[in-house]
Amino acid sequence: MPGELPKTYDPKAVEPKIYKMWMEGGWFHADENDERETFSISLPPPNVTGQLHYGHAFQHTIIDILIRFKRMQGYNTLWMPGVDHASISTQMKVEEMLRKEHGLTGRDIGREKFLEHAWAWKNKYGDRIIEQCKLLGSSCDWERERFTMDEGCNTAVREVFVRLYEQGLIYKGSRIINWCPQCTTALSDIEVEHEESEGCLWHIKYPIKDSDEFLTVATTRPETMLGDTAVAVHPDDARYAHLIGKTVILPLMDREIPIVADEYVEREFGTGCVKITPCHDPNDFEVAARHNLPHILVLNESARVNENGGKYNGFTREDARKRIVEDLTGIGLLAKTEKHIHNVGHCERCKTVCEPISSEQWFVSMKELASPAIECVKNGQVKFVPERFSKIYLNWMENIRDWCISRQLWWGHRIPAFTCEDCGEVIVAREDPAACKCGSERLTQEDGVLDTWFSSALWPFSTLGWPEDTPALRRFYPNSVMVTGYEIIFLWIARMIFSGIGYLGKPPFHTVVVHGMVRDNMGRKMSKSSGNNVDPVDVINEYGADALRMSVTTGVSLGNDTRYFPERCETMRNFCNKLWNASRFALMYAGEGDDTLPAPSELAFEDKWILTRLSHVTREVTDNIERYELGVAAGKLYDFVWGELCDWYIELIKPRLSSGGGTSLTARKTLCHTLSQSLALLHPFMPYITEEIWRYLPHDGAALMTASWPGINTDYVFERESADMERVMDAIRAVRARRAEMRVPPSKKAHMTIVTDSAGAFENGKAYIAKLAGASDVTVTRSAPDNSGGLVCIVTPAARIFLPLAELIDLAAERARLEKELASATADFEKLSLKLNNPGFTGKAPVQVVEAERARLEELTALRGKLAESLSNIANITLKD
RNA sequence: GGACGAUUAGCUCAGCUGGUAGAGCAUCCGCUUGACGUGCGGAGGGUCAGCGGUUCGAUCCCGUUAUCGUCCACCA
Repeated sequence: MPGELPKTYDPKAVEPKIYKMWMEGGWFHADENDERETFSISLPPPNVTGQLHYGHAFQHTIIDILIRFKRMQGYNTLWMPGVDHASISTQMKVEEMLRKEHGLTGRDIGREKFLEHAWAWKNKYGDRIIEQCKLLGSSCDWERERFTMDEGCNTAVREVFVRLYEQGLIYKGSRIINWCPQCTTALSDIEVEHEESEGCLWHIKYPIKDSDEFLTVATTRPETMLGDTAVAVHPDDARYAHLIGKTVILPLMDREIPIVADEYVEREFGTGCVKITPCHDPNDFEVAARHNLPHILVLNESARVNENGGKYNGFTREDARKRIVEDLTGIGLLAKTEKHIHNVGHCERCKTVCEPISSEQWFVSMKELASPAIECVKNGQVKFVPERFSKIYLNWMENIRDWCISRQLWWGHRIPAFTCEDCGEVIVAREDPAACKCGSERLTQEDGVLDTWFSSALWPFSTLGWPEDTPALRRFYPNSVMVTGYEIIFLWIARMIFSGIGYLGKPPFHTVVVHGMVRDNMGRKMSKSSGNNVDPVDVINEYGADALRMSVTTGVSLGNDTRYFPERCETMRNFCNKLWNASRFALMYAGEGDDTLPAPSELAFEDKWILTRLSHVTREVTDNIERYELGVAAGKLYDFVWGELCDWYIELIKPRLSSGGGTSLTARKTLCHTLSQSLALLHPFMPYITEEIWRYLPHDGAALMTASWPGINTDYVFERESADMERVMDAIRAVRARRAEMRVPPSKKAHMTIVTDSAGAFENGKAYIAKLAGASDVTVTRSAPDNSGGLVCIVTPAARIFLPLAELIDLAAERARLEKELASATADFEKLSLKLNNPGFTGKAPVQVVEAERARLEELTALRGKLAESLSNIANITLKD
C-alpha cells in the first residue's frame, strides 16, 4: 500500500525481513536431483581468524550477482559456502589470545588443550563471519555449509595424501626450506614475501692453508660462515685456478674446508669466491650435493646459533652477526664492508625475516601434477577473465618447484604418517594403523600438520562429498566459475586446478574470474596495522547492503583494484532512494492486472519509446553480465532507471495517469511492466530493495529472486517511434537549456512554434513539450512564422523552435551564440564532407557506418541552414531597431 | 633481471571485438514542476602521458620512451 511506504528507503527495516523470507523460502538451496543445467560457484572460504573485510564484500557481491543472474535464468544454481581453518593464521591468533588472556603459551598447555582453545575460537569466529556474510545478501546454500577441517574434508585430505604417497608424489626429505623463527614452522616458497632492503656485503678473508695468501669471500649473512663447509670459485676463473683443490682455514672456527670449482659462481659478483653453507642457503645446498660436502646446521628453530657454532652458541642471529663482524675485524680478516641492496624474505603472516634452513619436511612432487594443469589453460578448457591472468598462472606453473606441505603447527590436518619405533617403517594409510608389519605397536604419528592450502586445494569437490561418489558431486562437479583475487592465483587457483584434474580427471571449473583488491581512498592497501580498514558491516549499517553492493560494482573493471569512497556509497544510497520513490509513485496508481502489457496498438508514443529502450537495455545488460562486465551492466541499469524511466517516462505519463480512462490504464500497465522488469534486471545487483518493492507490485510467483530473467518481446520494440521520441526529447532539452541561459523563470510559460519536417513526431510530442519545456501551447508547422525576427529561435537538427521572449533577448549575446553554433556545425560539416569524399572511406568502411555518416551530414546541412536563417533574422531585428 | 598493469574532466574511475570522448563526486547558475531536496532543470571543464607506425579512420591495434604500481626471479 503506497501510502504506507516511507518517503525514504530504509534498508534497516527491509534487509533482515527479506533475508529471512528468502531463507524460509528455501530458495538458496540447490537440489542435486534437479535435472536442469547447473551453475555452481564455491565460495572461497573466508578464514575463521577474523571478520568480514571489504575485500570479502567486493568478492561476495560479484559472486552473488552471477549466482542470482543464473538462478533467474533458470539454472540449477549452487553457491557452496564454508570457512577455512587457516592453519597458521588461526594458530597465531589463538596463541595471541592465550598470551593476553591467560599468560600462557601453546607449549605450556600442550597440543590437546591448545586444540580445545582453537576449536572454541573456530566456533565463535566462524559463526560470526558467516553472519556477516549474510548481511550482504549472499544467496549461499547454507544447508551445505562446510569447514575445511570437518569430517568430510578430513577424509578428502587423507585420501589425497595417501594416494599421492602411494604414487610416490609425496615424499619426505631434507631440503632447504623457508623457516619462520617466530612461527617456528616451515613455509612454502609462496608464503615468503621478498622485500628489497639495504644490507651490507661483507668481504671476509679466509686464510689459505700453508700459505700467506687469502681467499676473500663476500657475504650478506656472515653469521652463516659458522656452517661453511667449502669455498667455491668458478672453474674457468684464472684468478683462482691454482687454488682449486686446496684448503682454507675457516676463520673463527679454525676448521679446514676445501676450495671447490662450481659453475654456479658468478665471476663478476663480489670477489668471485663464494662461501658454501649447505644448511643455510638453497644454492649452497645444491653445490654441496655436487661436491659431496658435509652439512653443518648452525641455527636452531628460533634462529639462534646452536652447539655447532662454537663460542657463538646461544647467540641470536643478529647478535651473532654483530659479534662475528667485530671479531673478524679484530683479527684483521674483514677486508671491507660495502652497502648492498638485496631481497630479504619475510614470513607472510608475522613479517619476521625467514631463514633458509635445511630441514626434514614433507613435499609434493610437482612436475607430474603441473603438466595437465598447464595444458588445460593452454587449450582453453579453463579460461581466466581477464585473460592476462592466464599468463601469470602459466609462468608460475611452468617454473613450479616442489611444494613443502608440512608445518610445525598443531592447528590443521595432522600428517597421516606413522613411524615404527622399532623397525623404522613409515606407514601412510587411510586408517590409523594399529600395528607395524614387524608386529610392533609402538607407532608414532608425525607431529606436524599440512599446509592450510592442501585442504583448500580440494574445496570444489571435498565439499560435495568426494572421495565418495555422491549425487551432489555428480551434479555440481565441475563447478562453473571460480571468483577470486589475483593475490591467490598461485596459493589456491593453481592448486585447485591440478588437484581437480589429478583426482577427478577434470578441472574444477571452466572460468576463473579474477578481481582486484579494495584499497582505501588514498590507494593504500587496507590493513589493521595501518588503521585504514573499513568495516563493511558499518557501511551496511550506514548506507544499506544494496548501496554497498552497487558501489563496489559500478565503474569497476574486473582484475583492477578499486578504492573505497563513502561518496560512492552515498551516490548508490541515493539511487536506491530514487528507485524507491519511483516505485512509490507507480504504486499510487497500480492496480490488479497491471502486470500485463497492453496490446501494441493501444500504446502511446512514450510507451513505445520506453518499451523499446527497455528491450535494448535488457539485451545489453544480459550480454554484459554473461561476459562478466558487471560494472558496465550496473552502469547501464543506473542510467536507464534514473535517466530514462524516472527523468522522462514518469514525467511524461503523469498527465495520463491522473486523467483516468483507457490511456491511463495503458500508462499504468506500461509503467508497472517497465518497473518490474527493471527490478528484475537490478535484482542481482541490489537484491533487497528490488525484492521489497516487487512485493507491492502486481505479480505472479513467490519472490523476485525466483522470477524469470527478463527476455525481449519483439512485438514491443518500436524503433521508428523511439527515434521520433528522441527528436522531441532533443527539442525539449534544447528549449530548457536556452531558457536556463536566458534566465527565464520556469513559471513563465510561452507559446511555442515548432518548424519541422518531422511534423508527425512533434504533433505526437506536443503535450510533452508543453509539460517539460514550459510551453503554454504549441503549434507545429512546416514554415517559419512571419514575425520570426522578433522571436527567440532554438535550433535542433530536426526542428526550429520559436519563442516570443523577445524582451529577454540580449541581441549581441544571441548573435554570438548562434555564430558559435554555426561555426561548430560548419567545422563538423567540413570534416565530415572530407571524410565522405574520401574514396578510401566510402569504399572500405562498413556500409552502415557510411550510411550513418551520410545521415549525419544531412543533419548538419539542415542545422547549418537553420542557424544561418536565424542569424539573418537577428540582422532584421537590428535593422528594425 | 623478467612479466604484467596503470597513465582519459579538479578528484576517483568507466569506456564491452577501431567509426563524432562518458559517469559519479566537486564547481557554477536556476528551481517548493502533482514519487523523490538522498530531489528537479541547466552550465563549464579533456591534444585520452610523449613519439613513431598500421589503417579510409586510433583513447582502442603494433613499436618505443617516460612516470607510477604490482607480481615473479637462488647472483652470495
